[in-house]
Amino acid sequence: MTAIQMTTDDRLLVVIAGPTAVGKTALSVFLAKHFNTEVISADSRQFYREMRIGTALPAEIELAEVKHHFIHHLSIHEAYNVSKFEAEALDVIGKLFKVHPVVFMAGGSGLYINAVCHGIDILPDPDPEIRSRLKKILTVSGISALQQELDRLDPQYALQVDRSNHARLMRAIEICLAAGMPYSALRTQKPVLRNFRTFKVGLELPRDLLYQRINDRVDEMMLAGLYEEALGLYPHRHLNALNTVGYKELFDHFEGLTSLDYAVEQIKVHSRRYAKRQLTWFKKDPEFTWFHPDDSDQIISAIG
RNA sequence: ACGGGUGUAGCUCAACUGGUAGAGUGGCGGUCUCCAAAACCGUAGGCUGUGGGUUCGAUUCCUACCACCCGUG
Repeated sequence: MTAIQMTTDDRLLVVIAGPTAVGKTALSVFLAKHFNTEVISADSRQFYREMRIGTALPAEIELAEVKHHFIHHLSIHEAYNVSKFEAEALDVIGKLFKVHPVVFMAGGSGLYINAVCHGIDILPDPDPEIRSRLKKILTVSGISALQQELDRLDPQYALQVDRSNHARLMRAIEICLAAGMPYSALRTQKPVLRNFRTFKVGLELPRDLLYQRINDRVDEMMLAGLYEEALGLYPHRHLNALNTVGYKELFDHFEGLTSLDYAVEQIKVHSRRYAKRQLTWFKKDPEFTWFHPDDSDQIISAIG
């Protein structure tokens, strides 16, 4: 490839994002080969080494062709979160920029991508002890108890949260308790400047085609042995990592709650909805330039 | 072929003794600062199988036809 001056301004992180099954992996492998560089994965479920088939991991060949980071670097038993990913990814990206002017980051986890591109406020990590306490309050006294607690601890944030979302309420309360100050005092939401540029590639397909690909891929996963993989992970079904499309539906089947056909159908439905949520997230980000996943030539010239 | 049953939103089903149709689910749209493939919110869909009849009024009653299901042959 052409020689590029390695000044800070020339360092470019190319983000490849889009809904599940749109073709992020294939494209990022192709582009990484073309630019002779490596790929950072921003996929919160491909982190876990115990989950393979259900997370549509890049194929062996693809992994052999291009070096990937943050794939299978965790066990489902480990606690992980965005800020850890932010720190670790920035570290790896920094090292890669010493050798490569262009680095790719591919994945579908919008929050994780944002954290790498623009940072995330420094907040207390999730605290299992506080969480189980809050969960108990929710079960015993209902969501209004959480709402009142947040009203008391952080009246300002209490006005803007989604009050019917217990997960948000609990997180906010958790922060207040762990930090000893209101969440809103810590929540700057100020983008952090990075020492590299970013170019965000959004991949999109017509909805019916995307859904067809999702449905087909679920069938392929089943043929590839998703059932057996999920069965093996069934004893660990309560771990957060396994609160994942493709596994939880099969767990329901193992519990005798649903038929296998229904479980597979639900995997498809949930994957489609997930894809929609991803699209909603990425579409809102004006930094994205949208392409068809086959438009590699256009994408290459856009990267420059 | 005969007897019985069912036909209501894309799907599964509701609607007291007739007062002109609702839920769940899916679809569509959105929210999002740390368990995020998570969690949550909002919406649009129906000449109630078809044609007659009774009635002020029919998803509801009568009738014919059509479709499907079960049983007997």
